[in-house]
Amino acid sequence: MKIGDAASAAGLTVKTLRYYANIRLVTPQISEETGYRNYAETDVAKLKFVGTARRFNFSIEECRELLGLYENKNRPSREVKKITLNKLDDIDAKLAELQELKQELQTLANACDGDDRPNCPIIDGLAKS
Amino acid sequence: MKIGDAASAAGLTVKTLRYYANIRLVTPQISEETGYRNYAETDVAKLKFVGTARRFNFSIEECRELLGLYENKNRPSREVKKITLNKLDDIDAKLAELQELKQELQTLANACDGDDRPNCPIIDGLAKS
DNA sequence: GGTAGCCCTTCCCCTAAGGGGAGAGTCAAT
DNA sequence: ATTGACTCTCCCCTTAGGGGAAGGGCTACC
Repeated sequence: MKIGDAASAAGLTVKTLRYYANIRLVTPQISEETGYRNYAETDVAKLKFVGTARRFNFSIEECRELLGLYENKNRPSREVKKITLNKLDDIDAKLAELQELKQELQTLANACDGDDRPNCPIIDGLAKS
Repeated sequence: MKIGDAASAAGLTVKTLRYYANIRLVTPQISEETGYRNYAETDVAKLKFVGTARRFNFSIEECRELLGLYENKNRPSREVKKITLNKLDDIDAKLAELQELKQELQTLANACDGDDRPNCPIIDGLAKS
């Protein structure tokens, strides 16, 4: 399968597939004569796997690790779960940070009339040292 | 005030101040003889303002806009509030995305025993096309 | 047989917001 | 005069690809 078809099948872009090939994440065969990348069905499956993992906010390096576990039929599920729980911790940390941010920003916004007058508690809040 | 002192006073790094000077966000005077940047008190106030805005997740370009409003004593507070409400929308969108992500990932993690055996619903979930 | 229109390749620059470090100049104190 | 701390500019690095140029290949159609 050529790169365009593989990209469509995996729901990714051609650029992304080339990038993954360059960083040796998903490595198709290369045609000797044309230099075209040739994607097997197993490659497409890996691409879909990586695509899903990326959508779950896993980094490329985490995807590389997960892909290793995906291919290793003897992996202990403990390892997969550990990576997943770490990612959940990341998400929780981000959520907490954003929620606090929202809270403070909301307080500032609520105090601001948002009319034609220059008096602005938001500016004052940002300027307050 | 030299850059190191200004950075300490503003709670930012020297690198950051140089960067802000380069992109003309906060522009100190430049000494003719030495080429050293010279930060006035008003510059330090702007740096603190930007630092706070950055901590509120405002982008550099949004900071540039807010700084313009900060310096314009005739601004309508409406403009400031608009930017702030947009940022709140951004934060809400991010929160919703992360919460959904967390939900799905949590479901996968809960289904995984996380022991020595290879059976792993997380891997299966990521591989499921 | 030519050619038009896609598809493929590599190569290079771009993103946001700086961080790290090299090499060279400057300042204050000893 | 020298040492150490500070400053300067310049360049490469980060994530995960996107945009586009220049060049080669494939099939369809005339």
